[in-house]
Amino acid sequence: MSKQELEVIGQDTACCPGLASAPLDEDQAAELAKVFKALGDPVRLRLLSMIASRGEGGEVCVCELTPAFDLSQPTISHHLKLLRQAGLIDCERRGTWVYYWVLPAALDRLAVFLKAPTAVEALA
Amino acid sequence: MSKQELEVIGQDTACCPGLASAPLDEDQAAELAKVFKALGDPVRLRLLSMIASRGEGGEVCVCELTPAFDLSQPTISHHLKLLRQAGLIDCERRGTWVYYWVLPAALDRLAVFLKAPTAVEALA
DNA sequence: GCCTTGGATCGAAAAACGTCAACATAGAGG
DNA sequence: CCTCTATGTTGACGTTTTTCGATCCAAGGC
Repeated sequence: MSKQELEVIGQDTACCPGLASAPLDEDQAAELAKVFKALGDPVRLRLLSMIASRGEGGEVCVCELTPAFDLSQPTISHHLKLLRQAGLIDCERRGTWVYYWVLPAALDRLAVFLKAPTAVEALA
Repeated sequence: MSKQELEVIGQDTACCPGLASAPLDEDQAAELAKVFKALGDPVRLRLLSMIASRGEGGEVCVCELTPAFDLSQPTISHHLKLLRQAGLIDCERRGTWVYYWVLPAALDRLAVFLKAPTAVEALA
């Protein structure tokens, strides 16, 4: 349930040194766009933050996530799948329930990528 | 050309303390999703990195961006508009040409939001 | 005034996406 | 084995996104 998705962050953790360090080539852009696209939906962002709020090593059962939305269970399942395919979260079944947790390395990679090299916070 | 978009980052720079600090409410999620969605396209990521590569205060003429893609000029113009509406870039017309630059504060906001609070880099 | 050139805007077509109802699957407990 | 509950999967539908050609606007040069 968590094999092929993990490879995504495994092989590319160091692929993109930074947004501004050099123009991205097509492959880098396509790979990063997949992850940002996963973040580009309000439901998925809320799901991710609900899971991440459990802290390092924390887990959340799907049965806690689904009732927080006015959406059907299959829809939530679909969004969780997209987050997982993006390498942002992973999951494990334990008995009847499935638990999800965040993969912090994936988030860090994006944060490093976005961090402006010499940003002068003031907006002039 | 750059009024209403700037308000987006102006009023919410401090809205979202961090992904993991607390579950996002619907408004926060919707607002952030708009920005991440803008980053969720390979063409826009490449455009942004091409502009950002000019460094702090750097500008790029559209006439330098368009020929780098196998896409029509209206399509590039459309993507630049989405990046601008997301508050990530801004532009100004000077004479015949239009120049774009990055708004570093917007990128920093996302980076801060994504930075895991106590990430243990190792993926275990 | 009239061209020419750089960009934005306007439909329209195709593809991708979000959503649901229906169904399938995996364990738990009889 | 059968049933019940918790999730994932499938197929369809309406909406949004991406892309283009055609057109329009702004500025410069004649």
